[in-house]
Amino acid sequence: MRIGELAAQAGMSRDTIRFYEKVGLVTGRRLANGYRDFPPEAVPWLQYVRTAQTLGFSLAEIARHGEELREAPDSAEALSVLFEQKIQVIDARMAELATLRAELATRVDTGCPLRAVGRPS
Amino acid sequence: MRIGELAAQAGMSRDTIRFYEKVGLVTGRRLANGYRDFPPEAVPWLQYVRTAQTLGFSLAEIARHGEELREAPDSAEALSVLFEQKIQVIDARMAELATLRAELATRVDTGCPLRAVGRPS
DNA sequence: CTAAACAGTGGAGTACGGTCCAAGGTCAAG
DNA sequence: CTTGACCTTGGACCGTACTCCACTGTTTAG
Repeated sequence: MRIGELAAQAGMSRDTIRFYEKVGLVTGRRLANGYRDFPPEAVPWLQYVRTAQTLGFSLAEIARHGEELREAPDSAEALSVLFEQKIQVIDARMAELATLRAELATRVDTGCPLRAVGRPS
Repeated sequence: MRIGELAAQAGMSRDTIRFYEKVGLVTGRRLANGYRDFPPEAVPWLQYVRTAQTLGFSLAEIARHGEELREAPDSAEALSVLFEQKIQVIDARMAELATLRAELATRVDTGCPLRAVGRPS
């Protein structure tokens, strides 16, 4: 799969993919003519990258996680530990969101403006 | 309250607060000697800014939300609408997280490595 | 054979969110 | 009246994550 098709499938620009390759987020072979050649698995991987990114992980972190996964002993337990760690991060984030949500919901109910407690006017 | 104390209470640097003032995230009076003078409400406001930020809102968005709140007609309904909009944003974000969490949880259970479906080696 | 559509490279530029620094003003304590 | 802690400004600089550009090479369709 060449870069254009990967870009289309993963929903990002060619430039972004070249940039990701440069920082080690994706790796691909080269064809005889110098064109990049990506395996089909690159599509879900890049989609995962996008998701992780919107969840607040930096590209460096995501790349490191990818490294860990590739370097982990190929046991189900080792992988499970990694996934469980990520789930904990997600749970923490969700808890934060729930807190903020509750705060806002209270204000909806009471009509209490944020300004009364918050930003200086 | 001068900038140093605000910085200490809000857990950020003076430079950051000056930067936030420059982009309109906080506003303060000036004392006769030119020093900034912030009201005590600036503390929870800046804490809110930090929270919103970790939840993926840009400073521009946060500033705009602050504007909306200050400029909204001072009716409970108008404020409630704003809060409800924010809650919807939060709910969407939480849904994203829930999706990713489920994905990861599946992999923990099955021991299916991300690599098998993901990053090219 | 030519034109369009694709690919490559290097390097500059952008937006965001700070962070640091130099040079200087203000103020309270000793 | 000096020392030190605090404040001011402007501007340079940084890391992250792209984005665009110019110029060149390759492939494919007519």
